[in-house]
Amino acid sequence: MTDSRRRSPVEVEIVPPAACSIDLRLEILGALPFFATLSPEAVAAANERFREQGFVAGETITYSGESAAFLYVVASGQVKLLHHTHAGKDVLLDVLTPGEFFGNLSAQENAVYTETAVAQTGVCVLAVATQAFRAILEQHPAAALAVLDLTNSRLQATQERVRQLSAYPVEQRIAATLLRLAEKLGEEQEMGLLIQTPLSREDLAQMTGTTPESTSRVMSQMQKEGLITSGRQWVAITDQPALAALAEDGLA
Amino acid sequence: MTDSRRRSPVEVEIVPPAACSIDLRLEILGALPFFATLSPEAVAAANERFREQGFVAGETITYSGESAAFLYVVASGQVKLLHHTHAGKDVLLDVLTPGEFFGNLSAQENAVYTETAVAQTGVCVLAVATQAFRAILEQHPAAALAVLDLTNSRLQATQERVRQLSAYPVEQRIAATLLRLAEKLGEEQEMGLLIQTPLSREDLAQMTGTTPESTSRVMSQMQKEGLITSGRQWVAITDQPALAALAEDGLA
DNA sequence: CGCTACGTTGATCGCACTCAAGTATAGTGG
DNA sequence: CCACTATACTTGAGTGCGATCAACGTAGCG
Repeated sequence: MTDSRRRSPVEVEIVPPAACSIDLRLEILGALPFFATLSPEAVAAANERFREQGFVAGETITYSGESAAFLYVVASGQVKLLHHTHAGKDVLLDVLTPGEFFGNLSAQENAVYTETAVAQTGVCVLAVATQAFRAILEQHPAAALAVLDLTNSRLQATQERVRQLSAYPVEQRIAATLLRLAEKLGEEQEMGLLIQTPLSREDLAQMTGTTPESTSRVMSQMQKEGLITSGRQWVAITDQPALAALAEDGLA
Repeated sequence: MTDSRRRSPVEVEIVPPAACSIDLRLEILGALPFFATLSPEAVAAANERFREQGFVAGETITYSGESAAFLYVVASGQVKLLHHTHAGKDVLLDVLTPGEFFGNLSAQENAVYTETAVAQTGVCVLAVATQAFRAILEQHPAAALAVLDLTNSRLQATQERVRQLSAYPVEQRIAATLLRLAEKLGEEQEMGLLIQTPLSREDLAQMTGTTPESTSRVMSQMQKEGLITSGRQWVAITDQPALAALAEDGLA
């Protein structure tokens, strides 16, 4: 329709499973936020307990409800976490970037995965048995506290989302969601702050608790007002302050 | 209107702040889920770092946004956690019972409380400086893992709530909320499974992301169908299986 | 016994969902 | 390189769930 809808500026990472391998493992593990305090030897020891796995875009890594014995750490690429509902309406919980983890963390016996994890791009993950991971944390209390902090901040983010869903209309929720994604996946470009991941209207709808149609309407309006630029599977924020004002106060 | 609306069967605990004291502290701390693995000496040592505080019903314990240096453990009574929103619509996050904690857990410097905590009944809480608590966890990795598990299961509960808000209509959300509360605060009585806490239509509305009026309509309907019995500030579940079916499948 | 806050019920309105038709984009194969 | 197809996106019209506004009952408390 307009010149703003050029080709998708999102670079879809092509990470062949082969590239997901041995060389980078120590580097990745050592750089993990929760292993930052470990000595090189401890990292090397922990490394023994992890094994790498590659997935191409679209592949499912864990199915919610399945028996859960592993914890996964994203090494490269992006992973989408989602819930299925009875009504067929999926809910997208989060998009994880390298260094974040998912899977089962709890010690209880018959644990199942509480969410489905899907490779959003080609990804490499490091898997570790839950028990082994807990053993590592038990030996390295600082790491345990770091994991606790991460879980705690995820809890707060999720509570913020409950607040949004409970009290704010669709427009504000979408504005807030775009800002949150930009914070995590944003990349400065001439066109604005591009959200570096393939992101459909349906994905956004599933993140904000609405429908693709409503999402489209709201985003068309935002585009008219010069807040964003978007196309098929991509969004860029062109006026971040105004979008933030919209998210908080509902002022257009 | 009907005979089902007799006097409130909820016993409002009268816990005078004076009763919130020294004798019970060791007992309470030792029984905490996350201190269960500690030796008696370790519990005694930890005890030194806590101090007790009493609040009468309605008093605010922490204000969201305030500078946060403490973590609180509920010793007796109930504490309501809530968020304020710009629009004045409050969101009720949870009702805590003895053994649960709230306040600040993170180490970051300029931390603020992310939620407001209000005494729902008379309560006694044990307060500990965040730093001191973290030091205890660092010395007792098993306790750190236990706290991690608690936080993790709260995260999962909150994610479930996001799913509910995103995908289900008001009636099902209220059904699910009542069941969740009953699981935590339920008490068998002749009239049914009574939710042992003062619980207004507005409280329920704030938990389910709706209005007191809608809550009232839905609950009237449930009462007609024999699923619940309720009155001013109290609710009892009379047909749990049917209510569960309603929550999950939307079938009345 | 009257006051206050909670709860119920009714009428109306509007946001967002649904259903549906049409348009643009990106990848595919000739 | 270009037609072709699949999929994403847009836009419109109609509907309905739940919010809002308002009035009236009712329980509990002083």
